[in-house]
Amino acid sequence: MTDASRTERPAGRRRPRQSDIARVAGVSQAAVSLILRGTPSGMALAKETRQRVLDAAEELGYVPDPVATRLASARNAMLGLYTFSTTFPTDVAHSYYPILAGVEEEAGAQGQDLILFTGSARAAARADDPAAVRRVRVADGCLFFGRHVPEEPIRRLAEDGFPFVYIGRRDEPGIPYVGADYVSASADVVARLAAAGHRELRYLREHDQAPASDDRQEGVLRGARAAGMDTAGLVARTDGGDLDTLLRRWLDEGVTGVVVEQTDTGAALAGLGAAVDRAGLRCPQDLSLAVLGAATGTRGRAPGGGAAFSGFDVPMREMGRDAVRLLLELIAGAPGGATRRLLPCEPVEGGTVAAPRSAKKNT
Amino acid sequence: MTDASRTERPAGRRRPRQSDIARVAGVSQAAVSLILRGTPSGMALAKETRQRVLDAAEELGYVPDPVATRLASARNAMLGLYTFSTTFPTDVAHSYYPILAGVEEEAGAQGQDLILFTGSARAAARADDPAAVRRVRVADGCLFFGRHVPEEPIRRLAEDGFPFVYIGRRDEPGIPYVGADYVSASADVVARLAAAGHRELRYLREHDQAPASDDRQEGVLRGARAAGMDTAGLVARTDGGDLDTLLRRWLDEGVTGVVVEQTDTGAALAGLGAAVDRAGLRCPQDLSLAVLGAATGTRGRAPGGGAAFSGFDVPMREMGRDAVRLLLELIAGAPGGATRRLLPCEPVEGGTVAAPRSAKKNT
DNA sequence: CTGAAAGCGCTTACAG
DNA sequence: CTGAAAGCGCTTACAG
Repeated sequence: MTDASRTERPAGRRRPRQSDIARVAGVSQAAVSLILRGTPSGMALAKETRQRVLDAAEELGYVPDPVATRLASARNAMLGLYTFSTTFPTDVAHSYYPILAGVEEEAGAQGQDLILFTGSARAAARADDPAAVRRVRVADGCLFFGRHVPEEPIRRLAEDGFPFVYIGRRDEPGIPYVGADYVSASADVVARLAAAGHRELRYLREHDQAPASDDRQEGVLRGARAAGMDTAGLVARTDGGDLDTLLRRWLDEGVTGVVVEQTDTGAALAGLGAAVDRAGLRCPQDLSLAVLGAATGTRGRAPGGGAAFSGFDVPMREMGRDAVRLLLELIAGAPGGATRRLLPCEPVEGGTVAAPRSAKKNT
Repeated sequence: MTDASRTERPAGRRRPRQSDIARVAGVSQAAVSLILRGTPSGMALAKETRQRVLDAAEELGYVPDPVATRLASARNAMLGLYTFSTTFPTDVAHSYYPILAGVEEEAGAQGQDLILFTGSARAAARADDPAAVRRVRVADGCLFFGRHVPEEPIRRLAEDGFPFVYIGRRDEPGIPYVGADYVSASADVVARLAAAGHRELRYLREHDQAPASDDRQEGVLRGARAAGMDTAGLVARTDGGDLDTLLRRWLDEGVTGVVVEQTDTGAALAGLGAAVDRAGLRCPQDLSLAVLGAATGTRGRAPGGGAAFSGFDVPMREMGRDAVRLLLELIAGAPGGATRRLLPCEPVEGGTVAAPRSAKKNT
């Protein structure tokens, strides 16, 4: 490739590189590399020479090429963030925004730039295309997240020893992650409903499978058993038919409280909320409603009222921050603590849980 | 660096590369590249040879190294996004989120990855440090945004012919941008207030200077003049003293409608809203209120009621998308259209503007 | 203490 | 139609 063919740059001036600095400073290109990187050998050079190189670099506005840096097998101080869902959903309310915020914050604090791998190059739907995932290699390491994550392309990265961290718990053994302790938090929500006097509850979860949903369900079951409730028929999925019908049946069965999971799509909560509205019910007067996992700042309002949902918050921002820290430890080759971490969720009092009608007298 | 030191690969087997395929297939490494990339020259090779290479690649499980690929091509398919404000404010409501969303969306659609330059590496406060800005050169081009933008470091980039685009209108000649047409949109808001019967209006703007604020003010003045209103004393700034006092004075002066600008900080609107609340006023019954530039999805609720603000929406998402398109054209060296673009703002009916009390009879 | 050389894994003009 | 060579911009052993 001739130099001319590369110069498609509008104004024509190409980026300065080490050899340019070398020419100006009158040293070899390799010396420039040594000096700029501040290596021991670089520092050992004559002070006067070093200064000349440093000055030239400054004057030319030199910035190292991260791709070349990485190919030559060093670090480039870039962390990747790869999402298997829409990174920026149109509906702000149900986004991963807080996670991004946390990742960005910590990356900045650690002097790392962030590369957003925005799904697949051509089709967002093919974000799990192995070739698409491979792109993350330009970074020193990568963060992954999304409700559903393809295992194959990630396994390859793992085999190759490429450092990465999941945001969200994973089942696959050995894979580093920073997740939320949904089990404990969900059990706690049920315990609070039981303490308020509820004996007949139902749990509505999304119809698809994901670690985050499985954990919530386990927590709900655990909480119900701890409260001495019957767990048969406790769990329902959004695909269990018409939600209006379901809700009516529950009321007929004497249900006084419903627990629903809030995920990235928010489908379960939105569907149930609409059904509650259509039934003309108010929360918590007619029905107590608890939500598992709304994120701070993105929580919606309860149907038939303006109260904040009762439940717990997912520490998304903190998950993002901690994932960056863990990734950096992995890149450095020295994980300081556990490589699989579960962060506690903050209970939220909210205003959609109260004592059931029939139990209003006490508790 | 010895090969051994590179082999941190757990399983030990290093990734196959083109030269491995070449050896197996009995061709040159360059031929492998040609064939695998499916270039014209590659396709022109003997069918039999091509198949041998393809088979070998398949058998070895070859996947191209994206780092090397990018280094060898002129472009690295990375776009920068540099913010001179907090990229991810904690308060989601007043964030640039929709712009980010648009940028991410279009970048993904165009097969570009996004590098988030999170202010300065060490101190967010020094985001306007020239050295910090220089880092953007690692990308093929860069998007800039923020209410206040330092001119010096950018000028330097322009001199060097580095492709970049501002999100938001700029005064500096020649600088490419994608902004919003605040002038027209603001004039239109005043026109609507006038059409509703308002004759005595006030405009409250932020105290600091920025193109976005200047444009709104110009639009307001233009709209007022078009409606035959007196523009003396029309404009007030948030630093014009206590807002409660200001509001009381306005009411004494017979003001029936207030226009306020909504910027990233949201200070003017928040302050005025609070003052209106404290004065016990309801919108639009006691006072009409129009907001210049709330972004879709991040708009707040009017004081003394739950109505959405009347005014206009800033097409943030579309600005983000269009800025990416323009940047890509600049990088390719062939801007298809204007390099300075103003996008129209969508009028928002809202519920905070009504006929003034004294004019309730008609209009 | 300093410099020249090889190499990272690709792409692409260019010569047979 | 095919192959060998140079180059992308760095890092890092290695030889003077």
